[in-house]
Amino acid sequence: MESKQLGHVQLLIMQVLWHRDRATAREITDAINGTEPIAHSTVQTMLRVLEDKMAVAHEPQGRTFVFFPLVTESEFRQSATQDFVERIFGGSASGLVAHLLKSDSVSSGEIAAIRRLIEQQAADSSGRNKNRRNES
Amino acid sequence: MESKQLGHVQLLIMQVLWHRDRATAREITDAINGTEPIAHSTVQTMLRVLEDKMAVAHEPQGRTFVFFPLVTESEFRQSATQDFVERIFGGSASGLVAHLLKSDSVSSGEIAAIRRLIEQQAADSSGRNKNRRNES
DNA sequence: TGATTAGATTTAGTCAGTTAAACGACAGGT
DNA sequence: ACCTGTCGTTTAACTGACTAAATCTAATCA
Repeated sequence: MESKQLGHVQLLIMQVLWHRDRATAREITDAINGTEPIAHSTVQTMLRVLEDKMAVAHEPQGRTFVFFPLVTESEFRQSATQDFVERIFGGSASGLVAHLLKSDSVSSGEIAAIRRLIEQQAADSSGRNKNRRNES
Repeated sequence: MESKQLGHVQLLIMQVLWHRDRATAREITDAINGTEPIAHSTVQTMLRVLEDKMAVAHEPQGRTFVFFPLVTESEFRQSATQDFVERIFGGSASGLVAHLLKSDSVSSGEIAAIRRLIEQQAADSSGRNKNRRNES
């Protein structure tokens, strides 16, 4: 279960696909070129690599290919986060959060948002034996 | 500010150094070999690379070198976390925490620990209005 | 039809990380 | 003085992530 990791360009491609659900190589290239320069052939090469990794697949549409993700962003974040916590914080998720809270590079707004999340979570778990109600 | 990122072996080496403060190449090799096989010369090569990156430095001691870290674990975690949040969660630290809280792979014990951290933080910041207070 | 265009594929080269053998220097023991 | 083990250095090879030109292929246009 190794090498699930994506390189920079690979991640950019996946992000475009997650955002649009499906896209041609050309559309992906154009989308990326909106923020940073990349050659079309590079994108195509990386799409092939991503296909080998089973992160995306393609389907002919007219005379071109349409690519779509095989992995959801949430799934990817899941394994990327697990990897990261394992590597950098020895598996301690709370160690990571402690670091975030101490960190000057996390804005006070973000910290407030984090606190809200925790309170939310606390509220949820107090009434968790029943099936949970969602109020938007 | 270029590639501050460390490879797998590089990280193992740094972890040994953070743990012991100073160590010879041989000691590092032995420490790593406690958990996974690595050739001594590989460690030496990586130490050279880490030295180029200014992550470690060495000092002659007797007729061998003693290596020591130039970067603290905390500093490293700082930049690694910042990078990670930027790449995977689009810069949103709260997005990361939200993910951790939802994640099945984080134990309830860890989640409780995280909640405790937040409460702690809240207590801290109530007595901290000297530096700056947030708008909440 | 022949030229242009646009997509897909092949090929090739860089760079970082890793791996480790080979090599040279030198202290300590015999 | 010589052998040997340990040390650091040099060199080489291999992989994965990129990068992109060159090339092939099929459709479209003048």
